[in-house]
Amino acid sequence: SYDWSREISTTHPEYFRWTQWIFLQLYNAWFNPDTQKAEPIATYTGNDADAVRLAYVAEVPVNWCPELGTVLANEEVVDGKSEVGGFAVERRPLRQWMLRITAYADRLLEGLDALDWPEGVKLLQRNWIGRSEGATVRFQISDSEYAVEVFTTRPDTLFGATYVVLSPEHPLVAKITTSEQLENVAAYQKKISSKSDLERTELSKEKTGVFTGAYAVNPANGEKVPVWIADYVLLSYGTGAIMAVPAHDERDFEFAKAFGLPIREVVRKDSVGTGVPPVISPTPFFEKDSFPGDGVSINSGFLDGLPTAEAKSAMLTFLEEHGHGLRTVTTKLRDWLFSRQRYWGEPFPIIWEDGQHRALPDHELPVIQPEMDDFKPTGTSEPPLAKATEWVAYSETARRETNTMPQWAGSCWYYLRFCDSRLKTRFVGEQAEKYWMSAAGHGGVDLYVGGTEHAVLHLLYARFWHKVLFDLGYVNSSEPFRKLVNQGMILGPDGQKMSKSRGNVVTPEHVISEYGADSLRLYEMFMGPLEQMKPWSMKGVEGVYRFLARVWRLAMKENQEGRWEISSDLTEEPPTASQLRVLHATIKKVTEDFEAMAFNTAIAQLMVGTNEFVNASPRPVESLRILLPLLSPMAPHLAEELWQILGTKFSGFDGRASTAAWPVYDPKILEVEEIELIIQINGKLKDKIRVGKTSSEEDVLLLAMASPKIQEAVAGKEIAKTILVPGKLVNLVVR
RNA sequence: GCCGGCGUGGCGAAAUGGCAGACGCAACGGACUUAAAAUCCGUUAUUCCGAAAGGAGUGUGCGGGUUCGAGUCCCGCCGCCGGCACCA
Repeated sequence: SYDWSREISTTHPEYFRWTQWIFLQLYNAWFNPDTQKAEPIATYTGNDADAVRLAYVAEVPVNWCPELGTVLANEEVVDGKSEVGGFAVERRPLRQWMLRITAYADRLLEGLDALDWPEGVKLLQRNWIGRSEGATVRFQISDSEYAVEVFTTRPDTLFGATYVVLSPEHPLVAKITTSEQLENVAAYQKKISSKSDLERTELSKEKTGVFTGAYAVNPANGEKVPVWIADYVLLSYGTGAIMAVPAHDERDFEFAKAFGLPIREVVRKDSVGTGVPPVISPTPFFEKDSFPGDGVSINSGFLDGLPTAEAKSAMLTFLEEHGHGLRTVTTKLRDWLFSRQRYWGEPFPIIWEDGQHRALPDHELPVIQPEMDDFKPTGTSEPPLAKATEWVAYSETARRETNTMPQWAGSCWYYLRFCDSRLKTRFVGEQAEKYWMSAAGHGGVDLYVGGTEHAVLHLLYARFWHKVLFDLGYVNSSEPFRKLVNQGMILGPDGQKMSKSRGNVVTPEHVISEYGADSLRLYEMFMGPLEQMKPWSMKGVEGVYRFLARVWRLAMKENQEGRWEISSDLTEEPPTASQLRVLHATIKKVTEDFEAMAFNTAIAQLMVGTNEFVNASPRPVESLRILLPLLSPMAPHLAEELWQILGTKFSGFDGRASTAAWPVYDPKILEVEEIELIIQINGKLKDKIRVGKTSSEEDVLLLAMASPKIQEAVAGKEIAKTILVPGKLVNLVVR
C-alpha cells in the first residue's frame, strides 16, 4: 500500500528548491580526470574554471522552429519540419546550458555490470554511450599550414587510407578548399544544410560528396591523398573527419566505387588464425565487397605479417613516437543539453553580470518564476521568462537566467526525496538516506519497475546525477537503481497496442465499475508474466471475478432474506490431512512466487487452494486464516473485509491487517509417506508406481521390474543401463 | 543491415534437463430451476485400434546435435515483435 505522507510533486517549490540546489552542486563541481571523480570546483587549479564545470554554458546547434517559437528535440523533427504543424525547422546555434555527462561515460558504462537490470536495457545504454577505442591521426594538408585530425578504430589500416573525408560542416573546409572547387563545395554544403539529420540518414544508400581540391599527406607512407567532403561523415562524432580505407570499410568502399577513388588492400584474412599471412593469391576482391574483419596486415610496410590486434598497437606506437597521432577513446554520448525556452520548468538559480554567470546563494532558493499573463513563446529565441522584466532585473546591474530546466530534471532524484519527503534543511536526511538507500550491501532503490522507454533518457540521467551526488559525498551508494524490472505493456483485446484511433482502448475505470478494483488488479497480475506484453480479455476478468466470488462464498452464505452472513458450514474442526497439505503447498508456492514476482502462478495456486474447499462441508475456518492473508496483497478489499467479518465470530482474525498474518508453511506437512515414481523405457513414460519414501534403490528397482507393463516392454530385450533419480523416476535403457 | 526478445491446445498461459498443457477463458455434456441467470459436477492437444473398459502412436515454429532422457542446453534456419541505424 502507499504511504501518502511521502507524496511529492516535482513542481512544488519545496521540492524543486532542491532540484535547483543539486544543479548548483553540478555547477560548483568539476570532473577530476586524475581521480575520475567529481570534486568541488575549489580543487581545480587551472585558470579557466568555467571550462571544466559539470554545468556549463556553450553555443550549440539546436533545432529551432520559428513558427512555434521554440527549440525542438530531434525526435520532434520529421523531414526537416516540425512534427506538430509541419513548420520549417532550422539549425541555429544558441547559447545553452549543458551538463558534462560525457565525463562520466566510462563510469556509467562500467557501473552497468553490477546492476540487476534486464540485459536489453543495459545494452541500450551501452550502445547509447557507444564507447570505442582507437586513435586520432593527424594528416597535414599539403602546401598549407593546416592539418586535419581524423578518428579511427583501425589504425592498422592507415596504409590503405587512400583519401580523407570531412563532414560538410567541418570548419576546415572553408580554409582548404581550392578556388577551382569553391563553387562546387559551396553548392554541396548548401544542399546538405537544408536537410535534417533524419533526411541525411534516411537517404543513406546513395553516397554523395565533392572534392575540395586539397590534398593531405598520409603520415604512414607520405602519400598525397585527396580531401573530400561528404554527408556520410558526421560533424558530431569523433573529429568530424575520417581517413577512408575503402578496402576495409563498407561505407568508404561504396564512396570510392561511386567516385572512382583508389582501393588498396592492406588486410588479408589469415589462414585458420595462425597469424601467418596466406600465400598471396591473385587478388580476387573488391568487385563487390570490402573486408571489414580482422586478419593479417599486408602492403603495410612495417606492419606486414602482423595480426590486426598487434598491428593496431604497433601503429599506435609509431604514431605517438612521431607525433602523428594519439590513442583516443570516443563516445557517441554527447553532453546533455539542459536548457529549454519554456515558461514552466525549474528556473536556473543563476545570475548574469558583466557577461559572467554566477550561482545564487543557497538561502535564495527556491527561485520561482513570476506569475505572467503571457507565458507563450516570444517568437524569438528569447525564453518567455525574458518578458518578465521586473523579475529578470535581479539588481541594478545583474540579470536572472531566463532559460528553464527540461522535464527530466525533477525525476533525476525524486527517489531520494521519497526517503524523507518533508525535510526542510536538506534534499534528503543523512540518516534517512542511509536507512532506505544502503540496504543489502549495495544500496540504491531495491526494486524499480518501469517501461523500456526510459532506457537511455531518465535511467541514464538519474544515474549521472546520482554518481555526482555520490562523488560529492551526499549519498552512500554509487548507483540509484539496483534492480530494474520492465513491466510488459497491456495490449488491446485485438492484440494491438491500445490507441484511440484503433478503438481498442480499455479503461481501468470501466473495468472497476463493472468488476471492482480487486478484479482489475488480480486479472492484470494473472494475465501472464510481469515482463511480457499481453492482450486484454474481458472474459479473463470475469474469470478472476468468479474466483473472488468463490472466496467470498467460502466464508459467507446468502440467507432466506437475501442477506449475506457468515456461513454455517464453517467449523473449528481441523482440516483433513490432504486439505492441510494443499494449504501448506499454497503457502509455499505463493511465498516463493512473490519473491520471484511470478504473480500469475501465485494466483493459480491460490485458485487451487480455494477450489479444495469450495464443496467442503463442514469447512475448516483454518483455510481462511491461511488463504486470506496470501490473497490480501492482490485483492485487499475482499480479503480485508472477510478478515474483519470473520473476526466477529472466530479467533485468529485479530484486528491487525490481514497481510500481517502472513502464514509460514511447515515442511513436515508437505512430506508424504508414499511417493509416485515414473518408470521410463528409453526415456519414454511407460508406467507409474508408488513406493515408500524410505525405500532402498534395490526395492524400487524390484518394484519397477515387477510392473506388468514393464515386464511386457522389456520382454526378450537386454537392459543395458538403469538410471534411478531418487524420488523422481526410473529409466531403463533397453536394446 | 546490426542488436535484443519471443514462437507450446480454439485463446491467455504452466513446466530446478525427468509425467507437456497446472491455473484461467472459450466450447460441449450434465445437475439444480417451470424457465433463464447464477452456482456446482464432468469432458476438452491430436491420430489410430476398440461396442466399451481400455490400449497404441504422434505432438512445444523448421532441420540437426549433446544426453539414459530436450519445450528447456548447443549449432544452423524460418517467422513475429521491439530497439538502433552512414558512429569511422
